[in-house]
Amino acid sequence: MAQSELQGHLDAMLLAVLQVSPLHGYGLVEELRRRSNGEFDLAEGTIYPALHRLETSGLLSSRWEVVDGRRRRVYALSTKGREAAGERLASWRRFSAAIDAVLTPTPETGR
Amino acid sequence: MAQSELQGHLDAMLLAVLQVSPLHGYGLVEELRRRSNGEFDLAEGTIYPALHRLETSGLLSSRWEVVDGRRRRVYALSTKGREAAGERLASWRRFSAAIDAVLTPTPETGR
DNA sequence: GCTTGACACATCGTCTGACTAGGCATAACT
DNA sequence: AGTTATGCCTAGTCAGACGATGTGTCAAGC
Repeated sequence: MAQSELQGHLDAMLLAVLQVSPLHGYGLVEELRRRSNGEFDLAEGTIYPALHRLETSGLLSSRWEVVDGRRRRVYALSTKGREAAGERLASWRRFSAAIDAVLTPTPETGR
Repeated sequence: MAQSELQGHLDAMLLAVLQVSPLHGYGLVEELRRRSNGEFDLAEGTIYPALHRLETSGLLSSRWEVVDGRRRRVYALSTKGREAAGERLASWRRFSAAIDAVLTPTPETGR
């Protein structure tokens, strides 16, 4: 599957989900699938690099947990990440409004 | 400037603008800027390859025009392009609704 | 005891596509 | 003559999503 166009907005979504509570990678995949009603079913090769990226840039911090002999890396927003989450949301709103404006011809202004 | 995240939706926008009437590359850049209230100010290295791509895949057709000694390549939607425009719009609606759903935590539905 | 499938993480390589940075040419204004 | 606006083009770079693949644990079924 995969529609290959999360494009740049994956970070915003990860930050948004983690705003509620810390979560591990696999859990994030499931939560994104749930919230998007199945639209986003991320491959693992998508999610883990994204999380590493966000941690490297200081927006997330992680710690290992062990549950039933299985290890998990649980990610949480840093202070910087909390700010970034807000910015990314605003950025998405602006972006999507602009696309909507282009796709929906404005009737006014002559013609 | 460029915010580097048109990401996959440029085709949809080009097709949408051309749905109104045929236009040339430079005109498309201006029209996108106008409709998006300045949000999208595309570089030429973005627009022309995109147009070539769309023409190669049969969604657009083009012809040369000469206005005041300046040549323009005017693009128009093909039949296939008209269908594609509808599909891309639907696809955008689905995509943006899904992102919105993820970014805006749904209170209901368990948990 | 072995296999299968869900859970859980990781990395490498590929491909797409936006963008940078150049180049070319004409017309109008200064 | 230089600059600005119009107009097109291509080669190269880079980010990022994705497929494939590998590791390991645990529970259930054969």
